[in-house]
Amino acid sequence: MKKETSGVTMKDVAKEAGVALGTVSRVVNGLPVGDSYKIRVEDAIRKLDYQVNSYAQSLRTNKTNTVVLLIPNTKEPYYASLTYHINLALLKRNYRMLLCSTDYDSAMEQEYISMAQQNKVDGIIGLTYNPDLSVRENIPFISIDRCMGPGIPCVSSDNFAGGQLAAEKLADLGCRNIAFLRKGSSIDNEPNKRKAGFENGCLARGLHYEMKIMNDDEPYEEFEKFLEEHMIDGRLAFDGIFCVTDGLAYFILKILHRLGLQIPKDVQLIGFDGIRFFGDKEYVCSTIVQPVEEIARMCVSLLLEENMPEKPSLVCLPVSYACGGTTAEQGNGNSL
Amino acid sequence: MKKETSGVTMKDVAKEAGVALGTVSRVVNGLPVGDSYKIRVEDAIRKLDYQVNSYAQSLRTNKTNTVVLLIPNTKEPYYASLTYHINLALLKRNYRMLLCSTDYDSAMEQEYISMAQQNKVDGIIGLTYNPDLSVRENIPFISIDRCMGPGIPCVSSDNFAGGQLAAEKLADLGCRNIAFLRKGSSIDNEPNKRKAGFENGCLARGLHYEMKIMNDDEPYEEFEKFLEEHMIDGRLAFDGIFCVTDGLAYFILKILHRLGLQIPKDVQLIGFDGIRFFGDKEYVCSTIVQPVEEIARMCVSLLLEENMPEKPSLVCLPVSYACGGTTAEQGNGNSL
DNA sequence: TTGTATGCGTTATCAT
DNA sequence: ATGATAACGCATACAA
Repeated sequence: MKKETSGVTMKDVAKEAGVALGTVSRVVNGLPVGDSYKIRVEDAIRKLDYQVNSYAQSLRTNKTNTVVLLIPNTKEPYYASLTYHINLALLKRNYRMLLCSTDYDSAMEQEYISMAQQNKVDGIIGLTYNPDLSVRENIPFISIDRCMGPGIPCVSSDNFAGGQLAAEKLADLGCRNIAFLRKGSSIDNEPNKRKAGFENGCLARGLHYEMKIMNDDEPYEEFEKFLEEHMIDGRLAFDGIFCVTDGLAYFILKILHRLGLQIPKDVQLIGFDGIRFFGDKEYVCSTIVQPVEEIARMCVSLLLEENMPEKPSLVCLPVSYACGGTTAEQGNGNSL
Repeated sequence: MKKETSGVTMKDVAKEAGVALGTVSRVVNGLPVGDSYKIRVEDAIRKLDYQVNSYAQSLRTNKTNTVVLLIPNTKEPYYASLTYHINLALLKRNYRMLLCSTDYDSAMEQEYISMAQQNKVDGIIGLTYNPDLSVRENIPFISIDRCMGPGIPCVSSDNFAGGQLAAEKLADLGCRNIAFLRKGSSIDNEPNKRKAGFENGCLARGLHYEMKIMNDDEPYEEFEKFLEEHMIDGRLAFDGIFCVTDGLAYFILKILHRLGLQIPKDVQLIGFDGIRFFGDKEYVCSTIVQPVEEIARMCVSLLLEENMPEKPSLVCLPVSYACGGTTAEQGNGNSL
């Protein structure tokens, strides 16, 4: 019993094994060491239950094995899932992950970036909204869903293709007149390309469409009004709706039910994200599925892979369509 | 430009300000320093954009300002919410949080605890399932939802009272014959007290009840069979159902719909947890709400508060009932 | 009040 | 191949 806490250091191990400090270090780091020495050191380590002090190690090597994740929160399903998969990918590589929930607060985003720099973490993965974030050159940064400028790779789904796919699916399912409903940040991020993709898809298929674009600070009630205004004789003017997120689709679904409409008989609905409640069960609605796990892994690879020929500025991962009962199909018939 | 990275240290600041190293340290730590010195140091800090190296600091002081959160994942809503609130509470106190998703894996739980010890974090908050976790005496540990033995405070909702409340509510709402549906870990944790509370409530109100208890590894389909077996002439033998979690309730709800039953007209349903999809909107179902934010704050307080007279062994926080449309009430009428 | 010097536990650079 | 020793950046006990 040396000190109060388990303060057993390399020095103690060296003494116990009767070798020099450097030898212990070499054993710990897997550097070449004579067999007899190696065994003695390993025995001593076991006997004393020695563990390296990662703070001393980081101080010395300037390598922290730590990555910061900047994310608005872990409550909304998409963020929660991203957090989960990034965390797992990092832990698998023996990296620790500092979680920083920013709550969409620009000041917090900046503050945590400074904190990350101060902690000299090995890198940052961030899904942020602050348009003019100051991030140092010397610390690797991977951005999710938003291009932040040169030197900062952005990883996201192929949102444009997703929007297009949604339009095409609705067309294939027999829709002729579609509404696009969007609510979100007005910042210039990747998800905002869903709209352009959607329009492109409609044009290609000769679909008529109407759009209702709302910002995050505007009330949801506007959508209800919009839909009510398009009701004629108890029927909706649209036979298809594309919502920019599953969260919005979930909300719209309730409105449609209140209006007495049958889903997917009267109106078909497609969301975006691929959210499934309570584990990997059914989808909330028919949806364009984001490859969350692949996004997570790509972020980690981009951040940690040494021999990357050239960091790409934007990596888009393929999305897919999944039936969740709000489109007419051989699906599970879950019409919520 | 001294080095490659932004390697500006206290020594640089001291030189720039023309003072001694110790003086800079004292300024940084808010210790008494002569005004003229203080100003010069602060100017130098600003000019050089100095930031303390938290690794050197931790090495020196044996204080890391870091807490580890051990949680199965961040995908399931209850865990996601806990993670969010704990993270915020920690960040607010200027603590960093290392997230460790364990995926219910006992080996991982133990591994991350060892990692935490190695990293000499200031404490651990853990929601774990490994029945015989080895956690050192010297590192503070707060357990969520499970009592882990002496010296380790456990924080949870008042699950017993919650079960009781569910039974009483159903009784008040006119139910006479209730089913209790449970699926979960067979480990001896706090949420398992919901059953005892429920039985107690039924007894007190003279309610007849039947229970279907399933373990986590058993298939969900058993519930469907159970309910089908209790259908007579298109009517369910029960007029009320208490599900041990909202997740289960969500699943049961779909079965009930498939069986052609109307909720809450034919059967009333109460879940447990207080889950709300997509931000703070409506509840998934009528439910016993866990005070997640309070649980999170309590964990952090218990872990960090210095002057705690005596660490309690179990802290139960009060739950509440909320209508989510699956019980007959003045609620919002959201019957899914 | 301020400066000086030592050590926290490691890794890395020397000799041996 | 191994042992001694000097940093890494900071806090602090002690001297001034």
